[in-house]
Amino acid sequence: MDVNIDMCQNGSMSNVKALPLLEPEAPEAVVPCCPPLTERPLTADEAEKTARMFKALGDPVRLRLFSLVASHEGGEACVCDISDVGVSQPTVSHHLKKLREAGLLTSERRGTWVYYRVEPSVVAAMGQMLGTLD
Amino acid sequence: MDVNIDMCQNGSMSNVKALPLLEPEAPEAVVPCCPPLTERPLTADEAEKTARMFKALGDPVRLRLFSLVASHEGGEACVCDISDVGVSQPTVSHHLKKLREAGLLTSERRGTWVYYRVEPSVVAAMGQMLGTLD
DNA sequence: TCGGTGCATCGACATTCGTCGATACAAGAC
DNA sequence: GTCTTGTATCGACGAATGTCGATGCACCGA
Repeated sequence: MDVNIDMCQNGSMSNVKALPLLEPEAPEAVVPCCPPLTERPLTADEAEKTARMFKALGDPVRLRLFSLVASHEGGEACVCDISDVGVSQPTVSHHLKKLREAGLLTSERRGTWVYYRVEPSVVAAMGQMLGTLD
Repeated sequence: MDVNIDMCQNGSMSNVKALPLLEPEAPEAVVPCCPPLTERPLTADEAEKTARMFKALGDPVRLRLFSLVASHEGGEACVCDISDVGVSQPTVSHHLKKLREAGLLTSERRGTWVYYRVEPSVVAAMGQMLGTLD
């Protein structure tokens, strides 16, 4: 089970080159998806894509991890800063991977530590579907 | 409105008697939940509650059903109007129940048919959690 | 009263998911 | 080099989830 690469908007320019290790596959770019949910019914394809983003926030541990990153000073957080959510370290890592694969977080290794930050455009897209951001 | 919705995690089964009609749980209790995800880390309890709403939209079929109701003329839709999403009738019913339990939809029987409509405050609350990211 | 239609529930099944300990890998300190 | 710390992956397990056909209940028309 892997993520398939979706080209679109993978910031070809300002993107920091990741070190050779992490991020073997690009977190798919999910941004340009769908209109507000009230505008028209979603197609099956649109629903499939979008559901992945909502599902990523549909777990309590992931939601806490996400809000820990989102609310962390500087807009980013080292894993060590946020790993106290009551589950084991492998589980934290697993959930962070899910959030990355859904496009909600990005990660970058700097020295010993790995820093996560929110991908604002994806979150904005979700908000827009719910109708509050227009 | 007096019933509460607060079925926490254990109530997957018989928290509701099959009474003469639908609408076992009241909408309305999920609203005053949480601040924007960027404001501060969610507590475990907040995350538990909120994750249920996101999880409800985390399935492609449910997302389509939701958008079918949300975009339907008049703000509501009979089940018969939206049940063509490629799964069986019991499955549609099951998903609509999940959306009801999450507080995202309400239902009302009128004669032969059952009508679903979006609970706007709950959806607004979700949007608000995502909305102020920048 | 009876038959038909719309929707919900039940019971069963396969698949996915969340979790863990064990282990592997990366980087820095020594 | 070796040791230690931070993070990811692996393999396994039980629990939850999505799906279906069969069935039950509510309503309405004849």
